[in-house]
Amino acid sequence: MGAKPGPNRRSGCPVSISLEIFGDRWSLLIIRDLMVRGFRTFKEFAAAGEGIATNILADRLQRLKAAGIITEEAEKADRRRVYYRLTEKGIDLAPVLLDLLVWGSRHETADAPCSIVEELAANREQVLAEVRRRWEQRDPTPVLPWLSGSVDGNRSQARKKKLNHTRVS
Amino acid sequence: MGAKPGPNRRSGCPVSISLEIFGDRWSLLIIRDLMVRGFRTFKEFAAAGEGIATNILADRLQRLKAAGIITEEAEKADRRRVYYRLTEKGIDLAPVLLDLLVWGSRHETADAPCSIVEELAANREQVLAEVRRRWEQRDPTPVLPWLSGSVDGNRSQARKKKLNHTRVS
DNA sequence: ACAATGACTTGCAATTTGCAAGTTAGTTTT
DNA sequence: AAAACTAACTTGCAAATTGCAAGTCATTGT
Repeated sequence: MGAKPGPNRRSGCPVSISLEIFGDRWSLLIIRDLMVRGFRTFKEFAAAGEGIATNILADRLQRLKAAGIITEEAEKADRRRVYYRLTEKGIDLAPVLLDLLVWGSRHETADAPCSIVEELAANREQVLAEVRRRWEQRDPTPVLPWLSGSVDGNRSQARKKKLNHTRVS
Repeated sequence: MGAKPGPNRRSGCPVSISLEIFGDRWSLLIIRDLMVRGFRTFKEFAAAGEGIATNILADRLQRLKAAGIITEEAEKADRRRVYYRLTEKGIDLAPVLLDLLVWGSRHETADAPCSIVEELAANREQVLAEVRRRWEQRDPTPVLPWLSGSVDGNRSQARKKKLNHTRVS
């Protein structure tokens, strides 16, 4: 038989396993914020705009840490503060996020400019490489300014153009 | 402001919107079964191996229909029977599923042979084209035999190899 | 010392989920 | 044509999860 559910798993299908780990309304948003919005602290996530409850946030951070998707490290300067960061396992979710972005943009009324999302889709590999590069270099600059609720909607164009056309390797 | 939540939406981010539609433990599994296992009826989903409760299944089918991701059509021969089918909006989720498959296979202990998943990942565009072709032609042959719990585990190899190397366009 | 801050807990009420056990409408069997 | 079957759902709860609001608790700034 192809399906030997591991311990506590409903099936051995990788898709099912993935969904058991982050198949909910919040986990991937936290990962998105870590990946492309440069968020690192509890407070930033809590105030991220979608309005996650703090108990749910705390729970999700624990789960993601337990799953090896994020790590936490205390800051020296202010030891109250915990910095969350994606692991490599976490940054490997970039393709999933990109696909969700593209699908949502194509099929739902979202406020991300379609033309720009299509450009990201067309340059998939470069975009993913750039996201990974930022992760490796701990570059916290938001990748997709229009994903941030607090960004001025007008001149984000410049940065994106740059992203798509730099380092085409 | 970049974030104008539409009616009843927590934010305008396409990722968030996507997750509000199918961000749960079951929706994408149903879509997977429609897409690659050739499932079409309520009963097949209910007995799919992961063990979804029938009330949840009924709920998810309604939601997916309401979201325009699946349609249902009654069969003429047996009008009790409802055939579910992905819409184009639904088949457009293929990239997401493929990414989940690849991520789960790489980072978790799943029972899908890694080598084969890596081959799928390497031939991403062809695989997606093949999945779409099957959808267009209503070809119900399971694409990924080892995803089906009820398949004999030994000779599924043949069909997969064929998939990866046919119609390289 | 005292107020402020960051990262969580805790207490509940309100949903949502998971079984198990119906229902209903078409279909086959006798 | 009545009885038995079957596909696709409902319904009834108990149990788990979620969403708010309101605490803790260990630093830090003043």
